[in-house]
Amino acid sequence: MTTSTLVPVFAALGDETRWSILVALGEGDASASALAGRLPVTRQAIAKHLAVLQEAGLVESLRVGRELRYRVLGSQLSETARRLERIGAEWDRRLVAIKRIAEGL
Amino acid sequence: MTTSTLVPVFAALGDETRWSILVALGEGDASASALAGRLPVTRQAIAKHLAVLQEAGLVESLRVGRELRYRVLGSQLSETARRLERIGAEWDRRLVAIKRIAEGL
DNA sequence: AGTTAATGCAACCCTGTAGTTGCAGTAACT
DNA sequence: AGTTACTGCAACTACAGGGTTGCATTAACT
Repeated sequence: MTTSTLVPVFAALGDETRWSILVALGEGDASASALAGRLPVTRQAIAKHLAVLQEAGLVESLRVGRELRYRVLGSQLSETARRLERIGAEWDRRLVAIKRIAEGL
Repeated sequence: MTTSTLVPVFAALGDETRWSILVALGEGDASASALAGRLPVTRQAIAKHLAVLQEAGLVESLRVGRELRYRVLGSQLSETARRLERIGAEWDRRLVAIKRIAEGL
Protein backbone atom coordinates (compact mmCIF):
# COMPACT_ATOMS: atom_id res chain seq x y z
CA MET A 1 0.00 0.00 0.00
CA THR A 2 1.48 3.26 -1.18
CA THR A 3 0.38 6.74 -0.27
CA SER A 4 0.49 7.83 -3.92
CA THR A 5 -3.18 7.00 -4.40
CA LEU A 6 -4.11 8.72 -1.14
CA VAL A 7 -2.95 12.20 -2.07
CA PRO A 8 -5.49 12.83 -4.85
CA VAL A 9 -8.26 11.80 -2.49
CA PHE A 10 -7.15 14.34 0.10
CA ALA A 11 -6.61 17.00 -2.53
CA ALA A 12 -10.19 16.36 -3.67
CA LEU A 13 -11.47 16.61 -0.10
CA GLY A 14 -9.51 19.80 0.58
CA ASP A 15 -11.99 22.15 -1.06
CA GLU A 16 -15.11 23.69 0.47
CA THR A 17 -17.13 23.64 -2.73
CA ARG A 18 -16.42 19.97 -3.30
CA TRP A 19 -17.57 19.21 0.24
CA SER A 20 -20.79 21.08 -0.46
CA ILE A 21 -21.24 18.89 -3.50
CA LEU A 22 -20.50 15.71 -1.53
CA VAL A 23 -22.90 16.72 1.24
CA ALA A 24 -25.61 17.49 -1.31
CA LEU A 25 -25.01 14.12 -2.97
CA GLY A 26 -25.16 12.55 0.45
CA GLU A 27 -28.84 13.41 0.53
CA GLY A 28 -29.44 11.72 -2.79
CA ASP A 29 -28.01 11.21 -6.26
CA ALA A 30 -28.08 14.28 -8.50
CA SER A 31 -26.88 15.61 -11.84
CA ALA A 32 -24.52 18.53 -12.33
CA SER A 33 -27.42 20.71 -13.42
CA ALA A 34 -29.48 19.79 -10.37
CA LEU A 35 -26.55 20.59 -8.11
CA ALA A 36 -26.06 23.92 -9.86
CA GLY A 37 -29.58 24.81 -8.76
CA ARG A 38 -28.67 24.31 -5.11
CA LEU A 39 -25.15 25.70 -4.98
CA PRO A 40 -23.90 29.23 -5.74
CA VAL A 41 -21.66 28.18 -8.63
CA THR A 42 -22.10 27.43 -12.29
CA ARG A 43 -22.96 24.02 -13.69
CA GLN A 44 -19.63 23.95 -15.52
CA ALA A 45 -17.72 24.61 -12.32
CA ILE A 46 -19.61 21.77 -10.65
CA ALA A 47 -18.87 19.51 -13.60
CA LYS A 48 -15.16 20.12 -13.12
CA HIS A 49 -15.40 19.36 -9.41
CA LEU A 50 -17.32 16.17 -10.14
CA ALA A 51 -14.55 15.11 -12.53
CA VAL A 52 -12.00 15.61 -9.74
CA LEU A 53 -14.15 13.67 -7.29
CA GLN A 54 -14.66 10.86 -9.76
CA GLU A 55 -10.95 10.71 -10.53
CA ALA A 56 -10.36 10.33 -6.79
CA GLY A 57 -12.91 7.54 -6.66
CA LEU A 58 -15.23 9.44 -4.34
CA VAL A 59 -18.24 9.48 -6.68
CA GLU A 60 -19.48 7.43 -9.59
CA SER A 61 -21.69 8.48 -12.50
CA LEU A 62 -24.72 6.75 -13.95
CA ARG A 63 -26.78 7.69 -16.97
CA VAL A 64 -30.49 8.11 -16.30
CA GLY A 65 -32.34 9.10 -19.40
CA ARG A 66 -30.64 12.15 -20.79
CA GLU A 67 -29.07 13.17 -17.54
CA LEU A 68 -25.82 12.03 -15.95
CA ARG A 69 -26.46 11.41 -12.30
CA TYR A 70 -23.74 11.22 -9.66
CA ARG A 71 -23.63 9.05 -6.58
CA VAL A 72 -21.34 9.43 -3.60
CA LEU A 73 -19.19 6.42 -2.68
CA GLY A 74 -18.95 6.13 1.08
CA SER A 75 -16.84 2.99 0.82
CA GLN A 76 -13.91 4.93 -0.61
CA LEU A 77 -14.16 7.35 2.28
CA SER A 78 -14.17 4.50 4.78
CA GLU A 79 -11.19 2.90 3.08
CA THR A 80 -9.28 6.17 3.29
CA ALA A 81 -10.27 6.52 6.93
CA ARG A 82 -8.86 3.09 7.74
CA ARG A 83 -5.54 3.96 6.13
CA LEU A 84 -5.37 7.27 8.00
CA GLU A 85 -6.11 5.54 11.25
CA ARG A 86 -3.23 3.13 10.78
CA ILE A 87 -0.73 5.84 9.97
CA GLY A 88 -1.86 8.02 12.86
CA ALA A 89 -1.67 5.12 15.28
CA GLU A 90 1.84 4.29 14.14
CA TRP A 91 3.04 7.85 14.68
CA ASP A 92 1.49 7.92 18.09
CA ARG A 93 3.16 4.63 18.97
CA ARG A 94 6.51 6.17 18.12
CA LEU A 95 5.78 9.19 20.28
CA VAL A 96 4.97 7.02 23.25
CA ALA A 97 8.22 5.10 22.73
CA ILE A 98 10.16 8.37 22.69
CA LYS A 99 8.54 9.50 25.90
CA ARG A 100 9.46 6.25 27.62
CA ILE A 101 13.06 6.69 26.54
CA ALA A 102 13.01 10.27 27.77
CA GLU A 103 11.83 9.03 31.11
CA GLY A 104 14.93 6.88 31.25
CA LEU A 105 13.54 3.37 30.87
CA MET B 1 -18.99 18.82 14.85
CA THR B 2 -18.68 20.86 11.69
CA THR B 3 -16.71 20.04 8.60
CA SER B 4 -15.22 23.54 8.49
CA THR B 5 -12.24 22.43 10.56
CA LEU B 6 -11.83 19.29 8.47
CA VAL B 7 -11.17 20.99 5.16
CA PRO B 8 -7.83 22.60 6.10
CA VAL B 9 -6.62 19.22 7.32
CA PHE B 10 -7.41 17.59 3.99
CA ALA B 11 -5.99 20.51 2.08
CA ALA B 12 -2.80 20.08 4.09
CA LEU B 13 -2.73 16.34 3.35
CA GLY B 14 -3.38 16.86 -0.34
CA ASP B 15 0.20 17.67 -1.27
CA GLU B 16 3.01 15.21 -2.02
CA THR B 17 5.77 17.34 -0.52
CA ARG B 18 3.87 17.72 2.74
CA TRP B 19 3.44 13.97 2.90
CA SER B 20 7.19 13.57 2.42
CA ILE B 21 7.65 15.93 5.34
CA LEU B 22 5.17 14.05 7.48
CA VAL B 23 6.74 10.71 6.66
CA ALA B 24 10.19 12.09 7.48
CA LEU B 25 8.87 13.46 10.77
CA GLY B 26 7.30 10.08 11.40
CA GLU B 27 10.81 8.70 11.81
CA GLY B 28 11.68 11.32 14.37
CA ASP B 29 11.34 14.98 15.24
CA ALA B 30 13.32 17.36 13.03
CA SER B 31 13.83 21.04 12.25
CA ALA B 32 13.11 22.74 8.95
CA SER B 33 16.83 22.87 8.19
CA ALA B 34 17.29 19.19 8.93
CA LEU B 35 14.35 18.32 6.68
CA ALA B 36 15.79 20.49 3.92
CA GLY B 37 18.84 18.25 3.98
CA ARG B 38 16.72 15.18 3.23
CA LEU B 39 14.21 16.56 0.77
CA PRO B 40 14.75 18.12 -2.66
CA VAL B 41 13.30 21.51 -1.71
CA THR B 42 14.52 24.63 0.03
CA ARG B 43 14.40 25.21 3.75
CA GLN B 44 12.03 28.14 3.18
CA ALA B 45 9.63 26.00 1.18
CA ILE B 46 9.64 23.44 3.97
CA ALA B 47 9.03 26.18 6.53
CA LYS B 48 5.92 27.22 4.63
CA HIS B 49 4.69 23.64 4.50
CA LEU B 50 5.30 23.22 8.21
CA ALA B 51 3.25 26.34 8.87
CA VAL B 52 0.36 24.84 6.91
CA LEU B 53 0.68 21.54 8.74
CA GLN B 54 0.79 23.29 12.10
CA GLU B 55 -2.24 25.40 11.22
CA ALA B 56 -4.07 22.17 10.43
CA GLY B 57 -2.98 20.73 13.78
CA LEU B 58 -0.97 17.93 12.22
CA VAL B 59 2.36 18.93 13.74
CA GLU B 60 3.53 20.88 16.75
CA SER B 61 6.77 22.80 17.24
CA LEU B 62 9.14 22.78 20.18
CA ARG B 63 12.25 24.85 20.74
CA VAL B 64 15.40 22.85 21.40
CA GLY B 65 18.40 25.09 21.85
CA ARG B 66 18.53 27.41 18.89
CA GLU B 67 16.55 25.16 16.64
CA LEU B 68 12.80 24.80 16.22
CA ARG B 69 11.97 21.15 16.08
CA TYR B 70 8.73 19.74 14.70
CA ARG B 71 6.82 16.71 15.85
CA VAL B 72 4.06 14.90 14.02
CA LEU B 73 0.72 14.54 15.83
CA GLY B 74 -0.78 11.17 15.06
CA SER B 75 -3.75 11.85 17.29
CA GLN B 76 -5.08 14.53 14.94
CA LEU B 77 -4.81 12.06 12.08
CA SER B 78 -6.73 9.44 14.05
CA GLU B 79 -9.38 11.98 14.98
CA THR B 80 -9.80 12.93 11.33
CA ALA B 81 -9.96 9.24 10.41
CA ARG B 82 -12.79 8.66 12.88
CA ARG B 83 -14.79 11.53 11.43
CA LEU B 84 -14.24 10.30 7.88
CA GLU B 85 -15.31 6.83 8.87
CA ARG B 86 -18.59 8.12 10.28
CA ILE B 87 -19.43 10.17 7.21
CA GLY B 88 -18.54 7.35 4.85
CA ALA B 89 -20.62 4.88 6.83
CA GLU B 90 -23.60 7.21 6.77
CA TRP B 91 -23.44 7.61 3.01
CA ASP B 92 -23.17 3.89 2.55
CA ARG B 93 -26.18 3.37 4.81
CA ARG B 94 -28.22 5.65 2.57
CA LEU B 95 -27.08 3.75 -0.51
CA VAL B 96 -28.19 0.47 0.99
CA ALA B 97 -31.57 1.99 1.85
CA ILE B 98 -31.97 3.20 -1.74
CA LYS B 99 -31.17 -0.24 -3.09
CA ARG B 100 -33.78 -1.82 -0.85
CA ILE B 101 -36.38 0.65 -2.10
CA ALA B 102 -35.34 -0.06 -5.68
CA GLU B 103 -35.91 -3.75 -5.03
CA GLY B 104 -39.45 -2.90 -4.09
CA LEU B 105 -39.52 -3.45 -0.35
C1' DA C 1 33.38 39.41 21.70
C1' DG C 2 33.26 37.07 17.42
C1' DT C 3 31.79 33.33 14.67
C1' DT C 4 28.67 30.18 13.32
C1' DA C 5 24.37 28.14 12.37
C1' DA C 6 19.99 28.23 12.95
C1' DT C 7 15.24 30.89 12.03
C1' DG C 8 12.28 34.87 10.11
C1' DC C 9 10.75 37.90 6.61
C1' DA C 10 9.96 39.83 1.97
C1' DA C 11 9.72 40.01 -2.87
C1' DC C 12 9.27 37.63 -6.81
C1' DC C 13 8.12 33.85 -10.64
C1' DC C 14 5.15 30.53 -12.42
C1' DT C 15 2.06 26.96 -12.63
C1' DG C 16 -2.30 25.06 -11.31
C1' DT C 17 -6.96 25.62 -10.72
C1' DA C 18 -11.48 27.55 -9.31
C1' DG C 19 -14.51 30.21 -11.61
C1' DT C 20 -16.72 32.41 -15.55
C1' DT C 21 -19.13 32.99 -20.41
C1' DG C 22 -20.42 31.21 -24.79
C1' DC C 23 -21.57 27.90 -27.98
C1' DA C 24 -22.02 23.23 -30.01
C1' DG C 25 -23.88 18.66 -29.55
C1' DT C 26 -27.31 15.36 -28.28
C1' DA C 27 -31.05 12.81 -26.60
C1' DA C 28 -35.95 12.98 -24.48
C1' DC C 29 -40.55 14.35 -24.84
C1' DT C 30 -44.86 16.16 -27.41
C1' DA D 1 -40.04 16.75 -36.93
C1' DG D 2 -39.41 20.38 -33.68
C1' DT D 3 -38.58 21.92 -29.15
C1' DT D 4 -36.58 21.56 -24.95
C1' DA D 5 -33.31 20.49 -21.53
C1' DC D 6 -29.47 18.42 -20.53
C1' DT D 7 -24.26 17.48 -21.27
C1' DG D 8 -19.55 18.55 -23.51
C1' DC D 9 -15.94 21.44 -25.06
C1' DA D 10 -13.12 25.61 -25.40
C1' DA D 11 -11.20 30.00 -24.22
C1' DC D 12 -10.38 33.21 -20.92
C1' DT D 13 -9.71 35.67 -16.17
C1' DA D 14 -8.01 35.78 -11.66
C1' DC D 15 -6.09 34.32 -7.61
C1' DA D 16 -3.86 31.03 -4.51
C1' DG D 17 0.02 28.66 -3.47
C1' DG D 18 4.41 25.98 -4.22
C1' DG D 19 8.86 27.22 -5.17
C1' DT D 20 12.89 30.17 -5.39
C1' DT D 21 16.65 33.81 -3.96
C1' DG D 22 18.41 37.22 -0.84
C1' DC D 23 18.99 39.39 3.33
C1' DA D 24 18.11 40.37 8.27
C1' DT D 25 17.97 38.54 12.78
C1' DT D 26 18.90 35.95 16.64
C1' DA D 27 20.89 32.76 19.73
C1' DA D 28 24.50 29.03 20.75
C1' DC D 29 29.12 27.88 21.12
C1' DT D 30 34.35 28.80 21.54
